[in-house]
Amino acid sequence: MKPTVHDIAAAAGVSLATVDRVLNRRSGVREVTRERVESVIRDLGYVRDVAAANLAKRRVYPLVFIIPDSASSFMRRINREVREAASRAAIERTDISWIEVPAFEVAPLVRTLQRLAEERPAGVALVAVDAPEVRDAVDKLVARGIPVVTLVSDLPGSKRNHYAGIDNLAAGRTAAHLLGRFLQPRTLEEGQSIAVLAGSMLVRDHRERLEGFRSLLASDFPSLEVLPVLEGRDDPAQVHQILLELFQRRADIAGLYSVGAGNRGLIRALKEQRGAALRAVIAHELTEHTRDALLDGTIDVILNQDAGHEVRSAIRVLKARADELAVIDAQERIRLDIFIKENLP
Amino acid sequence: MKPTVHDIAAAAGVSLATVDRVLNRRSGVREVTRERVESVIRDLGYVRDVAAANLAKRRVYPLVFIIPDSASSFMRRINREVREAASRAAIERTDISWIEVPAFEVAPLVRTLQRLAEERPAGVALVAVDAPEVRDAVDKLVARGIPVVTLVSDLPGSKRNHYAGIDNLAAGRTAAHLLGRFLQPRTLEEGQSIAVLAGSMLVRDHRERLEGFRSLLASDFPSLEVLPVLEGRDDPAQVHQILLELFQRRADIAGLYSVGAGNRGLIRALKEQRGAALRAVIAHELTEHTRDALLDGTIDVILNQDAGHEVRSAIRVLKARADELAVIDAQERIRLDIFIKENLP
DNA sequence: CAATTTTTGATGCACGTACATCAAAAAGAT
DNA sequence: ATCTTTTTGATGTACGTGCATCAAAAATTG
Repeated sequence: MKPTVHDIAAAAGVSLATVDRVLNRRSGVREVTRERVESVIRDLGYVRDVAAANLAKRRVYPLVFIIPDSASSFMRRINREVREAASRAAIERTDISWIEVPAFEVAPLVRTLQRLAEERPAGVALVAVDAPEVRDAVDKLVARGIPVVTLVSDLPGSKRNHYAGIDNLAAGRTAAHLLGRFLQPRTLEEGQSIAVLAGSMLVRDHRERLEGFRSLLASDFPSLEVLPVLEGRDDPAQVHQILLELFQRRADIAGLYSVGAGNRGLIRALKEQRGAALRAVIAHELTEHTRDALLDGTIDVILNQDAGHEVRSAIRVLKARADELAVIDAQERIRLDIFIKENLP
Repeated sequence: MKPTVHDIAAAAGVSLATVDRVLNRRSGVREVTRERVESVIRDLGYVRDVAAANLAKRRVYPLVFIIPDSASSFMRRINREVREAASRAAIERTDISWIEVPAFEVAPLVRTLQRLAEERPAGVALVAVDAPEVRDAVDKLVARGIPVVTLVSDLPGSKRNHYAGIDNLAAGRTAAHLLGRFLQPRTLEEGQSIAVLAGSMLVRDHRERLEGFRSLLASDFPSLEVLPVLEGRDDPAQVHQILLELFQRRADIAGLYSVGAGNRGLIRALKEQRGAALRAVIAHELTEHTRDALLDGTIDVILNQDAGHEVRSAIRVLKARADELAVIDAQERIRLDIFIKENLP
C-alpha cells in the first residue's frame, strides 16, 4: 500500500503538521527533525499524491502562451492547438490563456514578458525571437521563479527551462542528405545546382536550417552547387514570383529546399513552370497544401514538427515544474518527422 | 468557476444523492428526474473531476500487458518501457503488471486471455498473434466490459478497442518508395534486383510490410526485380548466414529491405561482404545496433515505431476507457518514423 | 382509500493533502 | 531559574467526489 503522510508522521514520531511543514518547505522545523522526517520519507518511498494535493489546495495553474500573429499555416496551427488544449485544460486544473504578439518583433514581446513578470502566472511558453532584450526578459521571469518554455523557436543562452521544438540544424542536414541521395547517381556526371528558399535570414530557425543544409552538402555532396539564398519573406505571392524568375534564369536546377513558409506560392510555381532538371523538392511543415503536393508528386519530402505535440509537451513540462514533478524525457523530445507520400498520417 | 455536483443539485432542485445516482448510473431515479438532472449537467457544462473521483473511490486500475518473451531488441524494449511505466504508475492510480508468453504461439496467449477474463482487470494490452482463437478470446474480454488494446501487432476483425501500433502496409510502401528513389536514376539503365528479408511469413506485420513493399515497387518502379523472400526467423545468426550466401550467389543486388528483426546479423553480413552494387539498405527498428549502422553508413534508412510512445499510448487509452474519458486522437496515433543518419534522436 | 413500492433527501464518512490556529513543549538567552 | 523565542503537536476545515444508510416523500397498485 502506498504510504501516506500519516504513515510518515507515525514512522518519524512527529505530528502531521510537522510532516506537512517539511513537505512544503515551511519554516519552523528544527534541522534534526527535518532530516529525520526526510529520511523516513525516503525509506518508506513516500510520494506525494499530486491529485489529492491539488484538490486540497484547489489551485489552478494559469499558463500563458505567447504566440506570433503570423498568418502562416503553421502558426495558425499552433494557435489552434493552444485553443484546443485550453478547452481541455479545465479537467486538469490548468487555466491556459494566450497572447498574440506581432511576429518577429522584439519590443512587443519584451513588453508582454515584463507584464507577465508582474502577473506571475504558473508558467509561460513563448515562440522566441532571438534578441538580447528578449533573453533578458526571459531570464528575469525565470529568476522570479516562473518556469519558461520556448516553443518552436529557441532562445539559446537564456535560462529558459525547456525548449519544445526541433533541432533546426539537424533539419537542414536531413534535407541535404535526402536531396543528395535522391540526386546522387547523377551528381558525378553533370553540373547540377540546388536552389534554396528562405523566409528571412533574420530568423534563427531559417538560418540554422540553412547552415545545416549547406555544411552537409559541402562535406558529403561537394559536386552539388548551392545557389544564393532567395528570400521570400514567407509570403506565398512573393515566393511564387521569385521562383518563376529563377526557373527562367536557370535550367540546371536539380534540387530545391525551402526552409520557411509560403508553401502555397512554392507549389503554384512548381506546377506552372518547373525546370525539367528539377528532380527533388523538400519543404517544411505538413499542411493541407503540402500534403496534397506530396500526394501529387509536386513535393518529394516534407520535414515536419508536430505542432500538437509541441503544445502539449510545453504544457506538460510547465505543469510538471509547477507540481515539482519529473518529466519523461523521451516523451518531451520533439521529433523531426520526415514525411513522404507513403507515410502520411 | 467550474461547476461541482453541488451546483448541479442546486440547479436541478434535487439532492446530492440524486445527482450522484444519475452521474454513476445507479438505479432508483425516475426517468423525468434523470433527464432534468442530465440537462442541467449539460447546461452548466459540468465535467466530473476525475482526480477527486478517483481519490474518493480510492480505486487503482489494474492494467495488464501481455508481451511475447521474444529476445529481439524491439520486444525487449517494449518490455522495458512497460516496466518503466509500471514504476511511474503509482503516482497515477494505475497498477501495471505484465505477463510474458511464448512468442508467436496461440495456445498460451489464449489461455492467458481466458484467465484474465476471470480476473477482470481494468484493461488489457496485448501483442496479438493473428489467429481466430485469439480473436475470440479478445472479443470475450471486450464483451465482458474489459477494454482491450492491441500493441505493435493488430488483430483485425476483432472487437479490440484500440490499436497502438503502426500501419505496416504503409511501412512497406515507404520502404519501397525510398528504395526506389535512392536507386532511381539507374533503374532504367541496367537490371537491378532487390533482396527482401523477413522473419517469418506467418507473422502478420511481416506479411503486410512485404505486401506494401511489393505493390508499390510494382506500380512505381517496375524495372526493379524483387527476389524471393528470405526467411531469417528474426535470428541474427541465421540472417547472417543467409545473406552471405545471397551475396555470393548474386552480384546485382542494388537494394535490400529487411522487414523483421535479427538486425545484428544483417549488419555483420553487410560489413563482411557487401555486394558492390548494393546502394541502399532499409531495415526496421531503431536500436543501438541499427543506430551505429546508420551512422557508419551500413544502413541507409531505419523505419521505426516508438516503443515508449506505444506503451504510454496504450496506457492512456485504457485509462481513458476506465475513467470514461475521451482521448486525443492525434496524440494516440503512432507514427511511422523515418530515421536517417541526420535526424537521429 | 390504504397498502405497497419506488423514488428522493439528508447526512456522514472516506480519500490524501493543504493550510490555519492555538496551545504546549523544548531550546536558547539572560 | 526565569523569560523569550523557536519548534512541535493537536485539531479542524476544506477540496470534489464516491458510497452507504435511513428516513421521508411520492408514486403506483389493488
